[in-house]
Amino acid sequence: MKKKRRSRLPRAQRMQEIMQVAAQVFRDKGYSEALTAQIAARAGVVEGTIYRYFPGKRELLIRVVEQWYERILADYDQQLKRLQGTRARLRFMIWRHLTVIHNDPGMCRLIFNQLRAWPEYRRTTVFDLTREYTRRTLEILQQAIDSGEFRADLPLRVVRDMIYGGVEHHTWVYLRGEGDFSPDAAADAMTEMVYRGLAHALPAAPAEVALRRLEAVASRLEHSAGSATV
Amino acid sequence: MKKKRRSRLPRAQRMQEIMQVAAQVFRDKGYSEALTAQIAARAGVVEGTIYRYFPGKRELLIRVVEQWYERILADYDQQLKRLQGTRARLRFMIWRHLTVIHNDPGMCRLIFNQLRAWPEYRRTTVFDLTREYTRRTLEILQQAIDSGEFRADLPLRVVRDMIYGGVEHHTWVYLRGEGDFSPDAAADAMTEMVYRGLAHALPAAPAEVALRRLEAVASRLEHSAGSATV
DNA sequence: AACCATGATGAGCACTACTCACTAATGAAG
DNA sequence: CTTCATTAGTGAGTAGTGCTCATCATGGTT
Repeated sequence: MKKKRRSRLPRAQRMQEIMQVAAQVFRDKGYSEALTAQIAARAGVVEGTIYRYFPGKRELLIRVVEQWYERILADYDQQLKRLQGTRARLRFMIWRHLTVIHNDPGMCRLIFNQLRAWPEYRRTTVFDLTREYTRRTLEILQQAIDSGEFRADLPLRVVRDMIYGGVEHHTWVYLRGEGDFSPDAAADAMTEMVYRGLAHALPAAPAEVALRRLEAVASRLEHSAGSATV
Repeated sequence: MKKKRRSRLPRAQRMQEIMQVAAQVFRDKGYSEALTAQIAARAGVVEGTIYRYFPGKRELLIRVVEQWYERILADYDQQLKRLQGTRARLRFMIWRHLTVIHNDPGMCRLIFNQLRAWPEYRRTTVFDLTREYTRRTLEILQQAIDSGEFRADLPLRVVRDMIYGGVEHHTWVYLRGEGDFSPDAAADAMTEMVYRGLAHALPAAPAEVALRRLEAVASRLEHSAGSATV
């Protein structure tokens, strides 16, 4: 005698429950192996119910990823603001990305393999937020150039691509569940690589370069003094 | 009265025809949008015929990509052997990868988004060949280290990841059909970046040492100021 | 207690990869 | 040339999956 309990939840709550279950099923099975029937079953509803809240399976994944991503990036800015100096800030951006992947490979796999390949990707907040944060990396590099710490003869876009692409490439084996990696070690190496690639070359130290760097030092000292008094 | 002409081709030839058609349909539509029915229709056979030659749609894509990839890499070695010097050889590896993507974005999208995410990927010759050629890049780097041209204090794997990951990241917008890129310009920038990142630093001039110490002083002040305010 | 907006249902549809019993083209043997 | 075995090719049909929609019933409101 299987009497179905039909609990009637408020819209937002039911939506949340479905998304939470969906997130886990997507993580475990991957997008195409995750069945709407299974998501529905685990959420304690019938398949049709899902479609009352989401236009389709794709949109469901998008919403799930968006929510996850927003949470991930919540305290990003505060942590970054606390850090001083190009090297520390750069390393943080790299290390953070590596760590996110290390902590939730299932979700990252969904983003890398599915979401990013879809045409809807561009109108996703994941797209916007990603742009925002890669732009932040570009800013760090640009500031280092402005202060004379970095040379300006390499296109920063390419440097950014080597950073983010390098991170992903480095984590692939792990993402396929066939190995591990150290976010710390990788972050150190990549930061060092970028730093050396962009720092001013040593051989010729013309007066102009020396002056620029002296000015940068002076500016930093002024800044330090200012923040110290405040 | 449409009497179907049933031409009976030798196994190898029919297989080739199907693969050729499949390659184009996959390129145009992407994996999941490409229908076996459409591939069959364009190849002038019936759907069931495809399954006489391939175990399934996935395996069909795998075979298609394998054949394409083998052709792509055919003259790789000869071109590389002709080049002398770390910089030229390194640039060639990068430039070549960029150019392959630029020339056949549809096929590369299939590899990046589909094939590489499947569990079968490891038993693919695409996997083996890719390993082989990224290993070749590592060899170039290692040789430069052995000859004293490069320093040995960075993990080469990470450098390789920044190269190949950087290439892919750089070509994304293009792969989504929303822009273009220059293989030459990107190859130049990336080569330069790697070169600077790994080349030995020249002995520092006295002025340089003085600047370094000034910068260190600034850094210390910043730190004490920062910890004071916090 | 009556009402009704709306959360939830579940049978069924459309589509697609894949199967299999069967058909006939081809080339060799008699 | 005829016969026959081999096997390329067929196409109707199946299973599984995302998705729809007419209908039910629940829980807050009046």
